[in-house]
Amino acid sequence: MSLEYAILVSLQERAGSGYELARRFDKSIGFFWGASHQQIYRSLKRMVELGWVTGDAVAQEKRPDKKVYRVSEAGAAELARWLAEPADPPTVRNELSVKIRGASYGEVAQVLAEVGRHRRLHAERLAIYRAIEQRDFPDPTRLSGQSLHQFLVLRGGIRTEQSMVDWCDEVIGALEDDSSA
Amino acid sequence: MSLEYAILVSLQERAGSGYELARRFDKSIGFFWGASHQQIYRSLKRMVELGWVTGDAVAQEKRPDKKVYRVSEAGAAELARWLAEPADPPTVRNELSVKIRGASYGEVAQVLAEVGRHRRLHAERLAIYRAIEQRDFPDPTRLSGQSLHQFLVLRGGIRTEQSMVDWCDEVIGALEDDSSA
DNA sequence: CTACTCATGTAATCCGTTACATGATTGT
DNA sequence: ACAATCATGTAACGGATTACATGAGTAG
Repeated sequence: MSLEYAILVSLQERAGSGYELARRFDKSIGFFWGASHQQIYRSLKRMVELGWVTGDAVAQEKRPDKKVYRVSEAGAAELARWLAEPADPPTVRNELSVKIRGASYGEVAQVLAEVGRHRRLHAERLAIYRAIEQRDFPDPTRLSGQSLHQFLVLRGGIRTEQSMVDWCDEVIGALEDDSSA
Repeated sequence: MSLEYAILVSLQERAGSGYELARRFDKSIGFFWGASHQQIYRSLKRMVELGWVTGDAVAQEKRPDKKVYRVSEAGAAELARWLAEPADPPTVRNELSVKIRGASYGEVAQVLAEVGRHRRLHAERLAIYRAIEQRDFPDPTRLSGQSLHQFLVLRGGIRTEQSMVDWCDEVIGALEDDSSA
């Protein structure tokens, strides 16, 4: 049910169409809440039924019409209510850890290669986050309100990716030592 | 589909009943792959149909009978095949981040309290991991094979929880400063 | 002419969560 | 007496993923 609330937050920041929301979930919001366009269209439909958002058709030149969604008063109230609710900590489900734990039942070298691949993926993502940090928040001490909140979420992403890179390095080092011994 | 493979790994380490597996998914394996007893029973049923495991009824004194599951040759082969496959990096879905990003559309103080609660939860989990580390792996330099793999997964948990605690502290500090300003 | 972006959806399937259900034994 | 632990499941629902589907405009 949280996708609806992620959409409410995004639409409060700026009204937009389903397509535009899908783009935002490919970056920005999507860095901490992933969602496909199919999910987004379905959720928007439900949210219109619930009266949380309104969708106005907007004609465009040389482009298909789009429906621009806006948060209603009821939607804003619902978002405020949800923000005050406790969130359950996410269930941990780390496939790579399952593979490492089970490595001795297959080819350790292949699991090791996979850890290397994940290291690269996390390092890439970390580089993206660091670039955003430098571009959008050059002086973090002066931040307040919404931009501070955005910055703090980005900081979470940076910490998570950095810790993944460090862990992959530890795993790679230990497995290499072990296989050469 | 990964639950089946997590079960295969756990059953390779030690054969056991559905109930025993459910206990293991409350700790140990469960620290990086959560699963309820309902899911486990359903998966075991499917895995018997696929021929990946065999279930033998074992009579017990003063306790209900149980079915002890063991990985078959076909199951072992399937596990080895899966271990060589690439794993897609987990989809990020962090509800707390959504709340922080949206904090200004509700009561910031309540979101702040929730971050504090999460900080405590992560600190508790970190303490559990550190205790396991000290108890089971007092001399990590000597580890090899399966016990090394277990240790490395535990290290991932420690790094993840530590980074969450640090992030919560950063968020709490920044939000407190911002509200007092 | 090919591929990509803009724009919106439906349908099938799979996976996870919640609730319901039973029944014996052990400890307080 | 009551709660907890051992032991095993079914059923309903909801959310996510994957595949399918359409159609116009724009850049190479």
